[in-house]
Amino acid sequence: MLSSAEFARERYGYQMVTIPSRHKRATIHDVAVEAGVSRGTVSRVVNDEPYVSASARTAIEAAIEKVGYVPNNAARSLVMQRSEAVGFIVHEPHSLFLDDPNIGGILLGANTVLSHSDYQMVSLVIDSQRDTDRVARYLSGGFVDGVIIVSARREDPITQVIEKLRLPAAFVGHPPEQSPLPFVGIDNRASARAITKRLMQTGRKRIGMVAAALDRDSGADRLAGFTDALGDRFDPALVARVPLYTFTDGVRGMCALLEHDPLIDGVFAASDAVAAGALEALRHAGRSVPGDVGIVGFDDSSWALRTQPHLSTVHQPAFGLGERAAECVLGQLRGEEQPADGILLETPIIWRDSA
Amino acid sequence: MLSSAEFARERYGYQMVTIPSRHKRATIHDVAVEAGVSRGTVSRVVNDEPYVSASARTAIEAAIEKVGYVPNNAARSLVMQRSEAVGFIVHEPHSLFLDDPNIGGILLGANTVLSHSDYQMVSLVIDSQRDTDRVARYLSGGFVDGVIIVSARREDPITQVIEKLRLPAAFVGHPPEQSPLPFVGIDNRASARAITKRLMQTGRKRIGMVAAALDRDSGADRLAGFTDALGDRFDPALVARVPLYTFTDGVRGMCALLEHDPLIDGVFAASDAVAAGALEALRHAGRSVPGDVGIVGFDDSSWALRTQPHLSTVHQPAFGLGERAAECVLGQLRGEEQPADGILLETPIIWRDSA
DNA sequence: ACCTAGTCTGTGTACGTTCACAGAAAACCC
DNA sequence: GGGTTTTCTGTGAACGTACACAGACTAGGT
Repeated sequence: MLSSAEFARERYGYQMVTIPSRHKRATIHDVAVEAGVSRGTVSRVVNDEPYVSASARTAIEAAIEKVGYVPNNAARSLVMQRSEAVGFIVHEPHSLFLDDPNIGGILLGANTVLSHSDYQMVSLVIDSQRDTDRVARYLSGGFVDGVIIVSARREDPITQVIEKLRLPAAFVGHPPEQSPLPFVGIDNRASARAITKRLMQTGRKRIGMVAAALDRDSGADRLAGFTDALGDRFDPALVARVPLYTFTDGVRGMCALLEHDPLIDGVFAASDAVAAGALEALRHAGRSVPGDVGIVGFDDSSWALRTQPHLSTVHQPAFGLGERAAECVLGQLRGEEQPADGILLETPIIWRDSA
Repeated sequence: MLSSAEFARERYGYQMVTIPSRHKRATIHDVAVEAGVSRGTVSRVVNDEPYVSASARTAIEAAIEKVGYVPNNAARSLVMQRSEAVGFIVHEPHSLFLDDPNIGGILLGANTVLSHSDYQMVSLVIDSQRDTDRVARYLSGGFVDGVIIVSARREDPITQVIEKLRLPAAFVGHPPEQSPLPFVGIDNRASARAITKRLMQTGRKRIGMVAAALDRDSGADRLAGFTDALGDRFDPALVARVPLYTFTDGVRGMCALLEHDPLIDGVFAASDAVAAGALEALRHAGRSVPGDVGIVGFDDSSWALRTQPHLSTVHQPAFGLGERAAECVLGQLRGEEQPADGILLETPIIWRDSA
């Protein structure tokens, strides 16, 4: 079959120009002419303002329908100095982005709130230095009125751009240190302490932890909470440190713990994915769960119900975090005062079968 | 600790105005004045055009640095009639969005290609009628130069808007029928046929399928491929139909199959999540895999390595689909001719332990 | 008939850029 | 030195909208 360009050459003997003929869009002026009124009146109808006669209104509405008019956002945001859009910045390498059980929920929560206020969410994934520059330009360019940031890095150039522009923002998780920007998060330390205590109540004697992502606040706080809970009974040798919140690192961490102390009977895994990996390692080593070893996770993600047995874990309110972050940004946009010290959401402990 | 508003009241005795003082941004004109040249020359430097003297260039660069100038994208896209952004539309209910193993990969693939060409990706999640209207307005408003659409619906108003605006677009999966728009996808039918044949080669006698999402092309095609492969041996009674590509529906579908024919020894599950559910049901029924029953999935998602045993499955090149879709849109933006009949990507069969 | 208040409409300007054009200055060639 | 080309710079117009302002028309009261 011929492509349309080839067809045109065969049939009409000329080279078809393939520049996409971007439909020339109707402007407010076209509507005005069609309806026999002025730009101002059309503008009033479009923006639902008073002081328009019934006859003009109907004529304009008909004209809008006829010429297929849609307001040009670029022009509007140029003159209004705002874009009705909020950026959602995810600063994760691609592999983590796919695995992270929370980002999707946060994104949807934020999107729900924003779209309810007729704001558009623009999501920006940063994976390289090049991305950082591009996103920084994008933010500076006035395409968004505010920003929600997931998992910011320390000394993040993006954060600096935001502060410089005084762009309304909200962090999910902890903001970079000394940043005056508001955040929404959970108390990782208290949550880790609570679930570790609950695990201790099941009568376990030798409790260890697979600690992950210690270079982040969340990872470090979960380890701190674990340490808090054990108090005198804390044994640094029973902590396996792995770099990421992943299944594979869970397997590795659990293997290390078993090797160091085969009698271990309780494990706090830094995330559900880590816990799932730990379960795999235990199954391999022939230990039963929760019979021989009790294990608890963190996140209450989709992992928790996919494992056998189902995981006891800390519920992380991802959707709620997204909602609150969006509300925080919208509040700033409306000029409301925001709590400077951040918002912490509840993290109920979900007790299932793994401990 | 006092909030900044309270601090101001205490310290200076007045009520602080909390309207966020959006930093007045420097314009091209400010730079021109600072550097002692005209707007035009500054514009030439910013856009890297020739015919600028060395002295003017250095003066302007210093001025840009000094006043902190960043071009205003709204003004730029107004005059240039383009935004350097491409929309990524996901038309799924929230619950599916979180579970779908492919969307994340498609998104990252598209983002990689787009950002490499200095395009911005704007992702738009549609979950309700209200969202549809908002996104339609957004597209019409000229905020994006092109669109990538994942899982469009038939008679989709979004699709109609795109055709009306002649917006360069690419579908991932099948576009709505009779749509002239290009698409990138896989051959679900051929892939299903291939893996079913492979399953038959393992010597299974009674092969069934847990078919899901038959209201979509992908679901219907996978069932058709299964039917193709079995030929005369196809038994309609050995097909369990479930609504969604989910773990839970996999459990249900497998239970139905077992109830209908306890001697079943081979199963093609419409997706890996469905296969994982089927494994759960089989474990519950006391059947071993692959001993008693061989089972294969579809997608090669993260599920495939989380199950015990690991799944034999069809690899779906999610990242590649996203890349190709983005290339297709960028090609149209450059005015290149695109293949009208769509692009199908390879789907290698990954043979592991479940069959 | 006059004034006033309320309702409605059109016009000019601004938003911050790019681009075409015109002109100035420099460089080059006979 | 005069012409031609090349390099460089400034200016005015446009992009499509919102908003302030001025003016016209209507209605109601004296």
